[in-house]
Amino acid sequence: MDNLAIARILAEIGDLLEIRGDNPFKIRAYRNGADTLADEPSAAAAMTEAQLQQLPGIGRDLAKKIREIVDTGDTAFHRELLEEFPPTILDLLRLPGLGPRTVRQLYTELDIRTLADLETAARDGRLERLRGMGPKKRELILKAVQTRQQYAGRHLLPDMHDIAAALVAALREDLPAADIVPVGSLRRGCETCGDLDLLVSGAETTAIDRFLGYRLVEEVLARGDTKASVRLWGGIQADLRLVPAESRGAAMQYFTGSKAHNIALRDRALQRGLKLNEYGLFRIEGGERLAGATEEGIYEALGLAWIPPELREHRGEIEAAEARQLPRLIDLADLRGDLHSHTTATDGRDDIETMARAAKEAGLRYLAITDHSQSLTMSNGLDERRALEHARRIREAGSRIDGITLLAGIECDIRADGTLDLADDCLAQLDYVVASIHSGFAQEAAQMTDRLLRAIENRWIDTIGHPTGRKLLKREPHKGDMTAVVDAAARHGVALEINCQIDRLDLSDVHARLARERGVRLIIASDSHSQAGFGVLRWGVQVARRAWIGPGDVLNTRPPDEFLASLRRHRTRGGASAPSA
DNA sequence: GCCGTTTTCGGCCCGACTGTTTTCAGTCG
Repeated sequence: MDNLAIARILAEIGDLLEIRGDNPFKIRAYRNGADTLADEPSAAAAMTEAQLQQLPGIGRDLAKKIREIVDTGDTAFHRELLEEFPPTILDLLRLPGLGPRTVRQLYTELDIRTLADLETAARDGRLERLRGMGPKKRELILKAVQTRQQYAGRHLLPDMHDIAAALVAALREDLPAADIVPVGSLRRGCETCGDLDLLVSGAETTAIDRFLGYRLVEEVLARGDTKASVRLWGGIQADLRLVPAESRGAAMQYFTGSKAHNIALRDRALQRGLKLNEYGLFRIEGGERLAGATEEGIYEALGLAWIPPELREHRGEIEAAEARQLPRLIDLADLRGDLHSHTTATDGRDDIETMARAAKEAGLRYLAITDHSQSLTMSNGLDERRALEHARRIREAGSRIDGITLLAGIECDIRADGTLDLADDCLAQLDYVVASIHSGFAQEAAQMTDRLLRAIENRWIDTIGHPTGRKLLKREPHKGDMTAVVDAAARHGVALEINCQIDRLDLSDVHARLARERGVRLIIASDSHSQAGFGVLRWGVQVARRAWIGPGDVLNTRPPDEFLASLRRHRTRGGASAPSA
């Protein structure tokens, strides 16, 4: 049982307790526990109760319940709650505008258990007989049910970024004097975002009207003097907050979040007799205002270095900021090479030379061409003979083009049993090998782990590509034990890839941070299939920043010669040594 | 349910908006 599965049960207990109307702090305790587990890279299943209690927000009771869940698949407390409430009412809780109180009321007074029940009750007029329920609320609920599928879910970070950029540009045209910044999960660089938060300062309240008048606004959900919400074309909700210029920093801090980071920051303020809100930092006694115009001022007044938004997840950043030991995070400009790309030899759209020139244009000094191996028949994967012939052409093209070093590589398939798709003597003749899984994602954990470990043991592998195989919003990561994979990669000097494809971003921030902490070298690679494909590198850099990664942790920040020398195949034979400096 | 050199008991973040009210509860971020 993996951490995410355990976390889901704890979170569901939290939701059910909320519907029941239980102690809100108990509810938060379950949610904190769930968050902790979801963020924890080591397997909770392998921990003792004492070890579990070392994790933040997990005490004696939760540790006991987690052990029970690991050992039996569930906990008696969770089953007890499910007897009290049907699990389908949790679907109701996820509807916008419906909270725990209303859901409980719907269930106890009208026996509404499912979305279908709710829709029926809304249509036949029973809903309006409830206290606090009028025609507007009825319409809201009906609409929420109907648009559930259409607008379900979250959006990929790059999609959200583009939408935000267009909206900000339009607003800037209307409000030249105003300061407009995206905040929220977008500013923190989260891999997916639920909605779009914009902060405007130094503008009149007419800014709200400009926002509501944006050409892509499909529906106004709420409007006030300082806050408005709309649904944009395509179903994305956008929220705008208007604050006075002197509160800009406090508001940026507040609306950037994360919630956990903000709670910790407020707690820190309280310990110092201060109150932090979106308008500033104030003394509780007397109300004197200490900071608010800039984020730096807020953090400084709390005894902290300014914390980059990507780190604000309450994962140790406050302690690091206090000790003035925040890492220097990697930037896109630090990348000097790209190590994963495809050409027309397999499923790419452009030839070797076009890709090379585009990479150079993108500011890169080296590029590995890594087309697919034979198992990927639908992508016209290369067998040994074609792979070597392709390598010859890559080297020939490299000799013709100035200003960029081409590496003859391959993306070699890892077969179901962990063997590689091409013979060792073929891989040995290439400059760079990234090994990836493209099929058999549903394998059980043990088999998947063995498969990856076996691939890592092959001495001609330089890197594992998109290590968890996830597709954001589509496919869950495979069940393999990533801690074991990370440790094996560290042992054997194999690099792990942060694949920059926008629906992969694989490794995730959590796993990338684990890899870094265990001394694994990382590669940030585009996996581009066309000359336009190098633009995605910025998203992999974003993941790396969220993983506390600096330029020194990433192999392809090194100049070409140094990079090549650092590859496992060029280091001392015998493999299992620690990475050389 | 968690947590702790101000506490092992008594705290636990806080403000805006909506819809239904006639002073506020519920939801959201």
